[in-house]
Amino acid sequence: MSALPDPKANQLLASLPEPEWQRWRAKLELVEMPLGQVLYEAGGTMKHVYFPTTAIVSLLYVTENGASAEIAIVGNEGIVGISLFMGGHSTPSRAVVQSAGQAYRLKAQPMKDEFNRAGPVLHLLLRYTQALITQMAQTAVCNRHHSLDQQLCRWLLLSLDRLPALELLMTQDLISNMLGVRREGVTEAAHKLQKAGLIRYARGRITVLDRGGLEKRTCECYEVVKKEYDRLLPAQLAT
Amino acid sequence: MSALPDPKANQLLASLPEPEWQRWRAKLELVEMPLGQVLYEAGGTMKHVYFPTTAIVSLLYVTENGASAEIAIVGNEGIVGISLFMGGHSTPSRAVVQSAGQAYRLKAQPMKDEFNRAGPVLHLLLRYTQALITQMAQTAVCNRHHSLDQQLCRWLLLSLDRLPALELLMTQDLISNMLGVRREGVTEAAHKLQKAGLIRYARGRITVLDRGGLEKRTCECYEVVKKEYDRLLPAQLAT
DNA sequence: TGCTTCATGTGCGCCACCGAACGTAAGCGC
DNA sequence: GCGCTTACGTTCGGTGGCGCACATGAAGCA
Repeated sequence: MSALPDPKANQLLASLPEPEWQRWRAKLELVEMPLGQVLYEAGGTMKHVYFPTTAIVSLLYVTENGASAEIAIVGNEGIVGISLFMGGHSTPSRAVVQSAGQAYRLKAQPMKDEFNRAGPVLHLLLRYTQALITQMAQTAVCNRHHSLDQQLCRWLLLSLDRLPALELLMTQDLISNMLGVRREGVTEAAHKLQKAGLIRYARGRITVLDRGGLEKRTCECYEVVKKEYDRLLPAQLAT
Repeated sequence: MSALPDPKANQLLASLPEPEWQRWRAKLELVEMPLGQVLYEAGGTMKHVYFPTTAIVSLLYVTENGASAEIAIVGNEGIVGISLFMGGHSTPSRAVVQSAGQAYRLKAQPMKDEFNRAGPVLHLLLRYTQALITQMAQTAVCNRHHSLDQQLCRWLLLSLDRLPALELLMTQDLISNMLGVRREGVTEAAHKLQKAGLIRYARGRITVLDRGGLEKRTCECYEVVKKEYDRLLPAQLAT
């Protein structure tokens, strides 16, 4: 976890052209993000934007009666806090650390200033935003049409893509909150995957044994989203 | 339907500052949009962006097995084709005319040029985009947690807000495609609403009798989205 | 070691929605 | 008026996920 804290482990930061990178590097601040930390509440103002390197953040909506649903996942490929530069300064969603790790953050005003230079930064961030929109839309479709089993696979794969290893530290209860289903439902679905030899499960630690198997079992949603990310945010540098 | 075709019936166009408006007006082209017309296919390139005045457009995703789900509704408050200026030039979604009417359109290149001036147009369009994002996210939550009855109410209200009258020309089959449910389910839900005296239904024509009743019956999703639109896009001029 | 807490497994009744099949009646073309 | 298409109504068995209650077993802590 104490990997060399290079901001360029975040792909957006890594994609910055040299001049912007030189301006930014001094303003970036490394932060540790423990599991469960709330980066911002629904409707709250945001003081920073976050560029995860090893952490994963979930954007989720909470309904009046307490039920929740994850709208999108953000990892080292993205940025948390798009509504800052989109102009709304807040959203009805909540941002929660789903997998502990590090991130770099930037204060709100510098972020807006950089965005408003209307150069490559603006276009990079807007392309990322479009990718995020695709993920949200696909989540809506997936919620409507696909089985819990498939959704769990999709979710595991999306998380896996944002982590260095094939291991997730994550209780079933937490996953159920993300997917917006019962904990027991996750237990059952996870059990099936374990029986099929795709994962191993033990008290909050999921080890993926057969990634290809998960991909076969999931719905199309995973691939649609992944392709759109690849199309909109071509890899600039290796991780 | 042959109301005076004033571009400013579209709220985004109406919000343009005078100088931009003077530049734009000559480039806007009035188009009739019949029910069912596909403005762009999933993954297809877009030649125009559309500013509906009396028409309503649905953004929907179609899954591999033919099932569909509406992600968002765009009417005279918005613009169809955000991915043009977001930088992706296409999306995995499809845009279909859900309620026939008129729209003004602008060619792709002029739209990009205006956006890249990085003035008030850019910020206006980004604020709209954020509102659209909220609608998508809330749709995802609604798909997960709320009953068909509630979703139908939400959908009717969202459509109603984008129409001049209290009448919708819309078959149950079409609605079921939008909501991503069975046609029979819509029949049943609509029947309940009719029994409750909220709507009247007759062969593709829905008359809303009690708008307040619909608002009471729907889930919170409707109001969350509406408030966010009002917050991000304050009414500039009366319709 | 014994106690507590937390993560996971399991069983049961329930209900909304699904899939399919079929009936009915309104509108339209001729 | 006749027949066709279209839109809506209804039924029925099946099932995925819900809500609840409770059992088990692993970690942690004293």
